[in-house]
Amino acid sequence: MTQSTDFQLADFLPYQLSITSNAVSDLISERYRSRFGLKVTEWRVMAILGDRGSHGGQLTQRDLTKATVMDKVAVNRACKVLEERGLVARVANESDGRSHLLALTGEGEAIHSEVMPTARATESELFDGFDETEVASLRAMLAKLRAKAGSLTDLSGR
Amino acid sequence: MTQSTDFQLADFLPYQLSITSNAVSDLISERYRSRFGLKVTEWRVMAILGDRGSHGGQLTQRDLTKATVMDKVAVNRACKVLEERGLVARVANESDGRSHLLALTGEGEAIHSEVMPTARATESELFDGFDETEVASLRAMLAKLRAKAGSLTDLSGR
DNA sequence: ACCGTTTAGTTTCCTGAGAAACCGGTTCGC
DNA sequence: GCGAACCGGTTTCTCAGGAAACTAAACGGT
Repeated sequence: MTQSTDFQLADFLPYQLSITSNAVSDLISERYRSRFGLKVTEWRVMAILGDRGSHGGQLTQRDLTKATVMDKVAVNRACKVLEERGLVARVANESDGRSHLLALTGEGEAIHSEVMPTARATESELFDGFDETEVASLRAMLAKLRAKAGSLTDLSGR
Repeated sequence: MTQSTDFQLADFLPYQLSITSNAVSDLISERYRSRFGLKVTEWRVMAILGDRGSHGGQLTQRDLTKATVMDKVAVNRACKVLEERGLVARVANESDGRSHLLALTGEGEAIHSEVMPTARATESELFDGFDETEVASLRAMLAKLRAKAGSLTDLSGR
């Protein structure tokens, strides 16, 4: 009677990927919200600024959209909030009057150096019990998938 | 000068998971939207109904929220749309006046049997080039992660 | 049988993310 | 130089998703 192809949603990998990513995101965003009052978008921007910014480079919003894979609107909003909280400073860009250069303030640096270790700690908690090779292959697969999804989207997208 | 712990957002696994999941979701939702006019939520409901429903069981919305890991509001909206399109039918539940029993209509079955193979095809396209053991370990890791994230959320969440 | 509690479903409200329109400022071709 | 196309950033609008409030039906104890 069951001549249907017996499709099981629970086995569908994109579905598993989605619900897993959601579960992880929920955990992380809740932690950063409760401890630092930061949203994921804001946290991502700080992560980039804290890493690259400390190497001497000030970044534009455009740089940040590339680095975070977020919409430029999302980046703009995150920067605005962070600026209002005094965690990042914008200075006029000498070489381009349209944009500003962003960098963490002292206070921003302070929070950054507190947030990032807890991010790593959460990552460790999550991957506790995974061995090195597993994690390495997970990274590789995610990268491959991203590339594949991107190229397939481009094909049908135009 | 760089005494910062050099946190790289790009290496952060939850971040990789998130952007990969987004890329995959975007591809899939775009395909089902353009080919069948279905949203992901609607498609998930149909997938469950098509699978379980064909085995004789009619399901309530409550069953569907469990099976799809979606909010009950999302399930309700999806069901409403599907009913209006004539793809699912609601019949009163004899044993509980609050709920309805849902099942695919003939037309729903038809679409279902067309959609599901293309879902599988997309899955195959995405995982083209991955070998069996890789995929198996990916499934296992996603399941483990989900469990871990869930338990960690519960701990801090109450 | 009756009242308080729980549960399935629905409606309403709010938040987050992206699309599109918009506003200077810049760059390129003439 | 000057106008056109382009680009970074901002504002506005739309939509999906989730939280909370609400309705109606069921259950549980008395």
